[in-house]
Amino acid sequence: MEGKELKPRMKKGFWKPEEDLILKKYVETHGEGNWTAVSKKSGLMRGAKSCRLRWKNYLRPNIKRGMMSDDEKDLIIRLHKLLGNRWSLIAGRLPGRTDNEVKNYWNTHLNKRNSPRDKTVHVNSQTEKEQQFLLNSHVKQQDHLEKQISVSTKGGEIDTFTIDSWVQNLKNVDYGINIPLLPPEEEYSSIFFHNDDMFMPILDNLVLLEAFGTNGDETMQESLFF
DNA sequence: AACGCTATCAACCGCTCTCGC
DNA sequence: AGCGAGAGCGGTTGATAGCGT
Repeated sequence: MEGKELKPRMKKGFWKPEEDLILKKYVETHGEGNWTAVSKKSGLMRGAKSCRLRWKNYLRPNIKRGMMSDDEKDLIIRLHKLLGNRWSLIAGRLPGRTDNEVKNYWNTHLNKRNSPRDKTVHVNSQTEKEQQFLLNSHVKQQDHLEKQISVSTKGGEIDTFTIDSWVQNLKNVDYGINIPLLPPEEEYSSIFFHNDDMFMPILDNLVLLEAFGTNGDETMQESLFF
């Protein structure tokens, strides 16, 4: 007991607006990272982890709050099918959404739909389109590279790209699943694929490539089958 | 109005990973 | 190679709002 330095008791529970303000100002001044220092020097009686979490999930700029759009829901379902519970990876594909938010959303809204009983029904009732997707997922990536994508410009012309060039583009930019798919709005009025099912496995492969460092081995193929 | 139940989600906890020494 | 500190991740908890009875 004697001579032992007591650690200051850290505060827990919900953050107050004034605490948010202190943390926000501190990070804006000193930058992100070194959360131990933030915890000690900001004056907040909060642990480093707590500060990091609060900043990452609520205070950092460009955080999107509120309802998930249908596109976001679809993307979560799709990515979860590919990646499993790798929430940070999934959240990385949803601009402005955090891993915690995606995880919560999955557990409260989507997981119910995918409960074991529902899953059986889903598999048994696969539509032709879904089956085609699964089938395509097994085709080697290079088989797709010869296929073409058509994009209509605002001037009414139709541009055709090889998927190879699209994949190259996706590799060069830090591809988000829903953003680089679309060309710049000012250039194109609409986009359509000859067969978008055919295109999607490439996207899946890219996600898998990033997540697991591979995209075509048996392990990955198995993961596509629930 | 009061109570109990359920859904939601912010926050915590424990573990793993990464990096510097 | 081994160790420790800091950061990150995913699972879980708990407060509370909302709803039904």
